[in-house]
Amino acid sequence: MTLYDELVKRGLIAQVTDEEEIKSLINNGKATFYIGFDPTADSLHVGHFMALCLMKRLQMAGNKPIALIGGGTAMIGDPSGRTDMRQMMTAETIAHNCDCFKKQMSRFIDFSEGKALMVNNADWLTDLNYIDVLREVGAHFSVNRMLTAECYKQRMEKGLSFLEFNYMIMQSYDFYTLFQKYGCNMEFGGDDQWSNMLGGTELIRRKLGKDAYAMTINLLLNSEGKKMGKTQSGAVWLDPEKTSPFEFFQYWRNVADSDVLKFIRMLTFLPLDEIDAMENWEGAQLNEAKEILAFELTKLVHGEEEAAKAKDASHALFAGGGDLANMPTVTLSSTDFSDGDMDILAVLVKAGLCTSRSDARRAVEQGGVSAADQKITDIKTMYSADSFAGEGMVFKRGKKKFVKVLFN
RNA sequence: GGGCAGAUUCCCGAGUGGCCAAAGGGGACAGACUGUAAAUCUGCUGCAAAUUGCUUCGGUGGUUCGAAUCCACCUCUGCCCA
Repeated sequence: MTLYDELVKRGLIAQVTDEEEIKSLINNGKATFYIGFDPTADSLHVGHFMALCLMKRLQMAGNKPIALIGGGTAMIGDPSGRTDMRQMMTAETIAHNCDCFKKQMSRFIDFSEGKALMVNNADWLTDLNYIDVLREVGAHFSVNRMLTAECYKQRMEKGLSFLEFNYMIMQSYDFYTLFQKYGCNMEFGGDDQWSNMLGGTELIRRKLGKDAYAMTINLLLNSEGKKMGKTQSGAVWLDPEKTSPFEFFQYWRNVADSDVLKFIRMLTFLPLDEIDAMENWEGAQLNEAKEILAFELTKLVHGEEEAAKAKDASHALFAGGGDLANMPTVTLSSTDFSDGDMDILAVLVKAGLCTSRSDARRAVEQGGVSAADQKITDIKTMYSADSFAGEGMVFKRGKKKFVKVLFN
């Protein structure tokens, strides 16, 4: 099976500019392609992960990836898929985020011996001269056309600043620059980037009279059409400091039935025939597929060892048996206790299971809290430091949130 | 620059002097049912020393016994005109 066919089968491809041309380029390892990542946070998240996987797939087929970090474009803020303006970020924050991105990406993509490149568009965007850009680039863009682009349409009601309006032009300029500098002939991105990417191919055609191609990846949506990778506490990060391997594992372990196969196809590197065999799984067996999904992804992001630990902890908590050692843990110190005691509400807040004492009180009153497998019903339940000595005590809020509390 | 409309809790959105921690919906959280799924039903959703107290309705001042609600100024947003 060709690479292109595989991408189609996995449900990754959303739109392409020229199917035949793109097929022949990527199937034969002739593509030099780029994907842009705007450093809007200090860690990559699940959305980026898809793009990284795609890069890897293409790289394995001999194509050359360019990871473009949007240190320059982040100064503007992409209005695509947003209903309101992005918070402006300081240059320092952006620079810091760029560094974090670089580190994380190196784990996925092989940058050795020029097999892949990493560039930062701040290198060419920040020194642009306004008048020059307007004359050389701006002349090739029709405002009328831009306004009909989907990404701007959405914003026509809520308002769109001139700053953000220029994002498409900057992204187009990136592609134009990479095309000239590195012979980059293809751009990949999320499907919400389609119009921005077309801007690039058109700019290249108009300025240089040459063809360049664009392909978008389906956004990772669940069966309800919502973007994946968001939880109540924010995004699901790839940085283990921000989202522990256990949490990461659990996130995928808990996806809806209707989404499992789709995600396995899109995100894992399991062979397609193996995935097809799971197609008819139902009930308990489908439940196993979730574990496969969770394990494979955790392995890709955090390594096999961490994945195994997460799986172990998961078994220990939900199925009995397994090793409790790897579950989320919070360690208390003597300053957390007053008169040697601590009430249940304080413990829950300290453990991060509840956001405030009021929240903790509600959780207990509704019967949602247990400690060491005993349901807690009294909000005045007290614990002494000794309770957490040695093996500690496992607190549970709801069905899925566990924290082991230790005392040091 | 001129005119009009608007800013309410996580989101949408009611509330136009006391009965307002603020209707309704969504989401989130918890309980029941389950398979760590979905659907459904129930509860719950500012904070706290919790039948009470404290802080909140874009900001700052003011009127009033009492302000999300009235007045003044300011900030921001949308629409129309230029």
